[in-house]
Amino acid sequence: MKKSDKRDDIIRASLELIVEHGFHGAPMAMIAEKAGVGAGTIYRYFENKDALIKALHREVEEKLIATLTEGYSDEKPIRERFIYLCTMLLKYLVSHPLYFRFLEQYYNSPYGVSLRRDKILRKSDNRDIFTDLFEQGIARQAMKDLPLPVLAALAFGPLIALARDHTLGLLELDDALIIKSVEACWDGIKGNVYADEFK
Amino acid sequence: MKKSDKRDDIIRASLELIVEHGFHGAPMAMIAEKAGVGAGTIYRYFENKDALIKALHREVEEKLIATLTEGYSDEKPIRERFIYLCTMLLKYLVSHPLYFRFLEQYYNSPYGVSLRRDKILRKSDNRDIFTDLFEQGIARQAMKDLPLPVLAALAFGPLIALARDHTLGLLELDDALIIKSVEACWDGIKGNVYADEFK
DNA sequence: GTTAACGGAGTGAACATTCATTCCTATCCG
DNA sequence: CGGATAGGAATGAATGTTCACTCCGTTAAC
Repeated sequence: MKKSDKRDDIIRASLELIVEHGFHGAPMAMIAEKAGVGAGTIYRYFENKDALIKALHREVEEKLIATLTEGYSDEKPIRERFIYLCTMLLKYLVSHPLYFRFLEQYYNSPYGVSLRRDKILRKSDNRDIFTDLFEQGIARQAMKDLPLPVLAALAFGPLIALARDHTLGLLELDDALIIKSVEACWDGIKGNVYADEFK
Repeated sequence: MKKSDKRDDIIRASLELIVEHGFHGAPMAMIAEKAGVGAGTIYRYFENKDALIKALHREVEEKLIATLTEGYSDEKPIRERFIYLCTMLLKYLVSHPLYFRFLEQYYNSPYGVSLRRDKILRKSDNRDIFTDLFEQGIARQAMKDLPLPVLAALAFGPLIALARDHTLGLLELDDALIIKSVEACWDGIKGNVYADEFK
């Protein structure tokens, strides 16, 4: 029974309640009850509700990034890398619906909007995997020569929409369908060339 | 000066406040002040806050659908119809950022989720333009043979993401870029055939 | 025995909604 | 035409509720 035991319980309870009822349908008293702790105890681990939600976001996002990074190699051809990342991402979102629903809510709230604004400002210093991939893709003419946000929209837009449909039960996404969908995304992004196997 | 003058003021004030501060940063008192009416007046036009928000959503969605329907002809080839609808949609979202931001918030809230669930249930009786287009597209082999929700995700996912990037200032979407983006969407959806001009 | 962790009733602020009252306008009467 | 009056529209102070957060008595740890 580590010190962080209760902390985890609180994080977990927040996640479940926020996913089910939204930020506003998850009062601190309810979180405390679900976590099996007193209302005051939450404030031993988190300064306030805001800090709790931000901590939850950080944990969820870290796990996601770790999953994508693991097993990724930037030695492979552009297409293969793209398919790999997108497939991993979609599979992860589909198999972790709680995380996915939470991230959706978070990004579509005042938290997420200010976070986006931050990202614009420190644009240059966060070199993430996808930025590199898109820039290389354009340089090698494997991808269309469009602004990075457009390529990102073409890649992630469909994946997010698919994950949403799946978690809401509108669509049964199995492995075969995931692959077909990701390949369709690639068709939208790839440049107009005869062969792209060695790009 | 019609009877609905104040009603419009209230709707407008709600829209602006909700877009700027979210559902929860828009208390009735603030809406009343912005609309230039007394707090109680709102309740002469709307039963409660919930009804107000639903009415706002209905108005916004009606305008959007009217825009898309206007000038659309289901006589034209599949590709042309697809490009037309997507271009109109994206242009509309870009030029009406308040409506767009509101719809985003609405769909990512408890309102939107229950609305989606409703849509699943009465699946069969809402024959909208896009459903018809996708079904014809598959039948004529102009589009990939994928489940309708997947085609919808491939088409709308990127458009929504682009509109969001634009309203947040991450990207300047001019007419040329809109067309390129919509054509890239089409590349993701179209079937693998030599010529699709006459489908 | 001392210190840190915990619990949950209590507190005050914020909020949606109500309702007694005022305001406005149109109709009618002299 | 001027003034009275009715009745719907509008108002905003008051109300009751919900909620994040605090405080202090109790419990567990060592």
